[in-house]
Amino acid sequence: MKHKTVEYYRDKLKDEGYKVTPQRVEVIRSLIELDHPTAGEIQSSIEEQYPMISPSTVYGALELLEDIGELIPIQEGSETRYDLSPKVHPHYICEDTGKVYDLEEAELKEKLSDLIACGPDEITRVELNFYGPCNGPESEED
Amino acid sequence: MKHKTVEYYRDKLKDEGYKVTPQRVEVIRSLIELDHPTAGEIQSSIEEQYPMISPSTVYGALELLEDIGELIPIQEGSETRYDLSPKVHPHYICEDTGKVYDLEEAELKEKLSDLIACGPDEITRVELNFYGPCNGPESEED
DNA sequence: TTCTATGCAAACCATTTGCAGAACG
DNA sequence: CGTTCTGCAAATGGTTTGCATAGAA
Repeated sequence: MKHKTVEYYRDKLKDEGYKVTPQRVEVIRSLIELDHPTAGEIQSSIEEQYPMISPSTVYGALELLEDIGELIPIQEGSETRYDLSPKVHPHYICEDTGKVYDLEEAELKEKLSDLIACGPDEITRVELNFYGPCNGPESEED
Repeated sequence: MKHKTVEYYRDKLKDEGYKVTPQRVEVIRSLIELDHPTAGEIQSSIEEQYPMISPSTVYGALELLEDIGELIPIQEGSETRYDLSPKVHPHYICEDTGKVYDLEEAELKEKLSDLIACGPDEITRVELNFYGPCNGPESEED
């Protein structure tokens, strides 16, 4: 899973009219280095070098990246992990550790055929959720 | 989407060695009547008839139903909605209202072909997550 | 200089926990 | 009757908010 460079994100921020601050750059760097980190992990990682970065700044940067279509949030239990990727793809999430694995196409097929064969010893749960406006599916409105 | 009866769940609880309390029955009744409710909605619904039921009791009953394989949690934003169903199935979730729709097979195929055709005007996000132990996929352990 | 971003501190809120008393089997 | 369940009340913890100050362009 190759990531884009920090430079790419700097330019993208600039292009979209947002300021390129050191904090935002650090958040991006953490997202590249940290394998599906939580907001807290990102903050801790940055604090190793920078004296203090506030949660609101971290969350703000994450929301910004989401808005410009470069970040995908993954709800893992009670906290959110973040995936620096513009495109949707399936995940395998460890229920014990919360670790997130990106699934490649071949692995996806494998997982699906496991399920279809009704022999998923490993897979304990599957989520397939589509998001959109209420009028999307067939409007069983309330 | 036909639900099982309250009686079914009473028996199941008994069979599994759990006590059938009025509170648990009320939670089950709410789950049947309330279309993917949150814990809070369940509590409010019960309080209309019963004087007071504590959050811990509601959460306890929900966890119990999950444990015996009769309830599926759906993370919707910051809160959890619950689906009284033993089998995994895809959902369509409204991003504005949080309303959850169960997708039937035909609708699933439709959604998928929309995506493949690269013309998803309605679908803004998709999640496909498999859960299991860390040794499941290809063990990129930490 | 000007407008946006940051840091702080407090608020939020769904969910969890500990424990004494209640009640199912 | 004994073990399990309930209700209370307080704590937890990730995330959000309001506002004064700092800093990017």
